[in-house]
Amino acid sequence: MKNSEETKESIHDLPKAYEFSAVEKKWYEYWEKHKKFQATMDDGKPSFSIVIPPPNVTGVLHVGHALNNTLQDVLVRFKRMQGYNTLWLPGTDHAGIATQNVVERQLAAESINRHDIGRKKFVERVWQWKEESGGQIINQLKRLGCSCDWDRERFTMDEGLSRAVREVFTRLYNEGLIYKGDYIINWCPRCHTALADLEVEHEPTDGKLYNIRYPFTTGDGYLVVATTRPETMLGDTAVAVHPSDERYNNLPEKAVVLPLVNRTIPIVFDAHVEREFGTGALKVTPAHDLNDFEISRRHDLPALKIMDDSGAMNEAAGDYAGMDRFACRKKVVEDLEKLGLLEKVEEYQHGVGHCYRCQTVVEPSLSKQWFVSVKPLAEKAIAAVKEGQTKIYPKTWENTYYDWMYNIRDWCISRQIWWGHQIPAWTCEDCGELIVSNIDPEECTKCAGSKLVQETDVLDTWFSSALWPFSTLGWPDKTDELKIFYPTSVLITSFDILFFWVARMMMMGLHFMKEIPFKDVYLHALVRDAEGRKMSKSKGNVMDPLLVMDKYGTDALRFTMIAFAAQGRDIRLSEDRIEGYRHFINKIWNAVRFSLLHIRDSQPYAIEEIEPSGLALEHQWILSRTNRTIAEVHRGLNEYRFNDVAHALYQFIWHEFCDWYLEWVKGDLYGDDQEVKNTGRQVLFTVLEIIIKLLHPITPFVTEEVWAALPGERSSIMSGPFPEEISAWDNSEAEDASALFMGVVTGLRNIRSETGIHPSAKVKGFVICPDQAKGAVLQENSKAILALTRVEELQIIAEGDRPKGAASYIFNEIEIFVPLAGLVDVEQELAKLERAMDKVSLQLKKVEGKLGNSKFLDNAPAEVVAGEKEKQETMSAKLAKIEESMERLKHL
RNA sequence: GGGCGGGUAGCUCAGUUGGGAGAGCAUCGGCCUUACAAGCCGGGGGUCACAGGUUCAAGCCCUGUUCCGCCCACCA
Repeated sequence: MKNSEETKESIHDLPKAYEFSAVEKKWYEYWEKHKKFQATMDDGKPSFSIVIPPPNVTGVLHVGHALNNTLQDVLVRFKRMQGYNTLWLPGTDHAGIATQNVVERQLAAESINRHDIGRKKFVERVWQWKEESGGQIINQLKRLGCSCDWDRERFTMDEGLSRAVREVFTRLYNEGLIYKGDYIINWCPRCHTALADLEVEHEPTDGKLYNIRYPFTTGDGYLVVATTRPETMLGDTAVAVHPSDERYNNLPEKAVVLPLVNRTIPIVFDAHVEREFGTGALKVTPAHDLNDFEISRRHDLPALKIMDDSGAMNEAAGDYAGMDRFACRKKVVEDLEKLGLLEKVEEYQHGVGHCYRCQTVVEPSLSKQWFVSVKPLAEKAIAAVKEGQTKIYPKTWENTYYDWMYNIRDWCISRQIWWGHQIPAWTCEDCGELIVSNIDPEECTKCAGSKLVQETDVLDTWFSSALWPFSTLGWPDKTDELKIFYPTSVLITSFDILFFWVARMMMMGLHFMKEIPFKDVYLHALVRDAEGRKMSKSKGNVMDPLLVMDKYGTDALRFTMIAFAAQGRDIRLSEDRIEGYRHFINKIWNAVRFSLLHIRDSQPYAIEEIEPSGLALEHQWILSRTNRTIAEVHRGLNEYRFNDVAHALYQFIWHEFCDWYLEWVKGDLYGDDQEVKNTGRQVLFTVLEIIIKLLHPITPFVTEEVWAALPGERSSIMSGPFPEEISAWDNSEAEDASALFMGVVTGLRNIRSETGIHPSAKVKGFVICPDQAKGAVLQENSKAILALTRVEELQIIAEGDRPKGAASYIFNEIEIFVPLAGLVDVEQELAKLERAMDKVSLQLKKVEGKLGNSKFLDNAPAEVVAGEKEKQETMSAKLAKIEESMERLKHL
């Protein structure tokens, strides 16, 4: 952007504290207006693409979204600045059941239900709701700073995606990979729909195990079966025992009478029965239990459905018809007891399936549904990860992925709701032919009849999500978008939808694109509350990211998220952590404010102009540290080690750049030497620009704001380039010399602090440094030492008499003194030295132990041995100095 | 029943091929030193869950124990 004079004027009076609110609004509007997020169709540049995990259209931004999208935005901004043709494709998911529930609640408020208005009107209502109130999360993502290409926003029910869904359905059907069949599925009596296995949550529940007597037809004797759901006995069509169970070798007869309904049912022998459980006799209810259903198929048993879609008993339940399933359970137990057929009731804890959308207890139920045979698709999805075409981070999730893929079962994709992609299958009323087609057929393909009735079921929402990486890029057309951006670079999502979404995208992508949908998958952790509990509305422990952004600013929230995003570990988030990082944002702000005082009249410098070799130590040091930070940021981002990036930046900016460099360089900037001053400005300016750029992906708002405040014509920081490593800046010698310098400064400060010398009191420093070269370094930087310690005068000698009556500090072989004119507290000094001595002698003992061990000398690598020897020397020197000091003190 | 992750400072957590235990916050002491009190300077604080083993050397590798959390699974 053009840096107008007006902007510059305001910079001169930057407020003391960073005021994020107006800044965030201003810059987001600017970015959007200038299309800074737009991907181009330029395939000459390397591309980088991410498809957003589409939030539910009913969704409201929660901290999980905040984490997920911050991670994506960091990578996207990083790659964009690096010059990639970057696409972050946004959108929302129609979220079948969830959205339907929302609108049904609306209707309920008007005392009507969806059946009152019919399917067509209902779906219209949902669309209307979507247009009016849906997708508010999109604006919330914008608040978060997400740099999505909003012109490409998609919705899983929009025209293009619906076309992709039909195409996929039709092709899979024609390939024999989609079929319709009678099978036990999970039925939610509240949502009135089938659910996939994955959509059922098993929760340990305290229940009862009822032992029920099933009399033999003769009336003489009985079998005892155990069940947790006695009401299902009304649908029993057999009792099963294990074929080699000796207890049942010599049964008087092969049938029993089902109590209450007095139906004679056979006893069958099936190896599935667990002999150790209960009495080893299993009641078989084919229509309401998966295992029983399978047994029934093996023994050709009939299936009897005894419940309706709402979980109430149907006519087949005889006298119990019309009762709710749980009321029926009670009644059945009572009646059995009256008949003396209830042998015993035990407390029993077992897993009970609940609907993942409404928590209603799910009923296994025999039903005609549509399924995908996923096994053949899974094979390719397994191979792609095995071969490393797609890499999963953290790697430990690969096992979970394989495990699920290997044991995958057919996917029930039909849902008996109204909101979603209606299954593109029609039945001819004339001849009964089933027609599956990607376009609405006009007549029967078999009899040319025109009375075609479409399936009423819709598809599982995850069916359309599974196509997301290619449907959003224009598939089934052969688009340039697909050519440029598919496969996408990385998928960033939470581990809890690894099966729901990631696995299915892998299968669909490989099947239809013949190529993986993404090269990397980064699975991040869950955000929990400060006590480690999952955040949920019912617990009342949810943190609203929007309120957090209002209070602390978006950048603070983002930085916090990144700082805690360690691989493979959940994040415990609390407000004070975010507050802590707000301080960091403010620190950046003030570092820039200070720098601007000195560089605002300067011309910008090209980084290449910096030639470190002739520069003063502070510059060589900060350039070296800067370069190491650049390297660390690159490494962290490329390896998805986000927390490393945040910590490297935090450490470097606060403790190296601000605490040391800015204080150190003040001597140059406030001095009279014009050349020194200019060099100081140049290096300061250069490093500052790099810091702001390195931070930009994580904290986009504050960085754009201060970037614009820097002198010179400059476009948005988003345009990059991102800092690349400059190895010529690496300088271990300068880092060593700085460590020496800092050690002496710390020593002098320590003395002042420990002896209670007031900061403004004038004192002299005295340093004995036996090593000539080190002494020279200290001498060269003595002015800075004075400035940083507020010591008035500093004497550095190689050898000589120690001052009498001085407080001391020993830093390796260097002795530091502050003469106290007889005011030295001998006791206190001795105590301090003793503490130091304890520490050093302990370390020395360890080192000497190693060096005295011939096995260590023989086996350890030479550089390790050399390192230990060097340590030994420094430590013994230090120890000797400490002992001497103590002696002197005692004789004072 | 399988599988995975975790136990490191008061709290929350880093610690990437084994080689002198770290950060943030909190705490204690001193400072309004002209970028920042949302700040500066200094200090204290850990048998790295427990027990064995491998190794010259273990927070890190191996075995076992224990506690916590999560995921998967068709013993009713």
